[in-house]
Amino acid sequence: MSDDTPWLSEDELLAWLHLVGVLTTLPAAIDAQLKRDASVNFFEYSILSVLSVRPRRSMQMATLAVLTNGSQSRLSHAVSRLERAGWVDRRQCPGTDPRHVEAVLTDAGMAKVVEIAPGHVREVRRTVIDPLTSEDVAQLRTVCEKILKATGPAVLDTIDETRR
Amino acid sequence: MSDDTPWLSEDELLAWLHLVGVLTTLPAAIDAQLKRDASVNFFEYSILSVLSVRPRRSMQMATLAVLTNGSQSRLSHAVSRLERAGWVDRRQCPGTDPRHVEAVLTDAGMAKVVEIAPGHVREVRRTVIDPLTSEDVAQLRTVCEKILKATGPAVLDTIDETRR
DNA sequence: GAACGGTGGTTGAATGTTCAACCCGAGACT
DNA sequence: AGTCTCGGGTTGAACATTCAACCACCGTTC
Repeated sequence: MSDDTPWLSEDELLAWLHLVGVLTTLPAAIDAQLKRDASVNFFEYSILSVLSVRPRRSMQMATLAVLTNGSQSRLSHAVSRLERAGWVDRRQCPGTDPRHVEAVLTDAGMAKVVEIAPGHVREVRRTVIDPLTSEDVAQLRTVCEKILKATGPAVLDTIDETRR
Repeated sequence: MSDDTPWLSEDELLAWLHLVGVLTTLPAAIDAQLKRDASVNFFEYSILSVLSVRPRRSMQMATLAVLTNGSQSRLSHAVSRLERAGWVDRRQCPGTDPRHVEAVLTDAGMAKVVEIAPGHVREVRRTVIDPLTSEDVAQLRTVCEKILKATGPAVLDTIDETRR
């Protein structure tokens, strides 16, 4: 690999620095709201949220892992915590290999989601939607799409998969 | 607090999902490159990088903490690791309170930065600069600025502080 | 001078994530 | 049959971050 990589221009550097700022403060803000009001982090919330809109409120671990952008190990640990809290159960995937496991949202878990979703949406609005114009929102989406093509193309598939 | 918070529109949701994708995959990509090629994470790299462009290659802990978007505790732990690796030293801030401590980059630390910076820049280019047009880059900056005003206004000050 | 609050800084325990190893069971191939 | 590999899933240790407590020292106030 030849080392002809040029340093960033002034504009590029500025954009990068601002992006780094968002990368550090935005997840912190989202997590803080959830932790304060609901004692869960964003990853755990994602799990509950994804399960809540599923037909049987359940999903196989492996697919749930990619849907929430997490590793299997991370998911396994997180589900253990949610299980201990009584919000999800593990059960064997019906009609498949005995090794396939699915996580299923309990009634208490569903109630939890219903309870905390509005506060979360409010925080998302406050931090990213409200400060932006609708053109900004559209631009943000396309910019993120382009970045995702370089960092995690698989995420793009999962997004319009859930939207379908 | 009245619960009149509306759910996100289709466009807003799409933008948010894509942003979440970036929020999870981009730091992972940046960290992975640094970890693989240099055995440091992005936060540690930021410390080395900030120190390397300072007049005496040194900076007081408290100000270094805000410059790197981290808590004092996080910084203290990280500096301990970098110290153990021989890349930075702690020493008492000359000419001030005895409690003021400054971190100073060693020669080995400076050599390390020079060695690993190109690879890092290459990764930043690959993941965010190259996929975007120059208009995208400009737009990205302003969008991030608006978001930062809601999540961490202090970060905005520190950015144009370092650019001055 | 003694008590006070505030700031800079560190420490250790608790929490969450990563990493590598591991288990189990289903095919596939001999 | 037996062995092989592979994928889903879990586990525990290592690591990084957070959180709360703590120390040290300055400046103030009484």
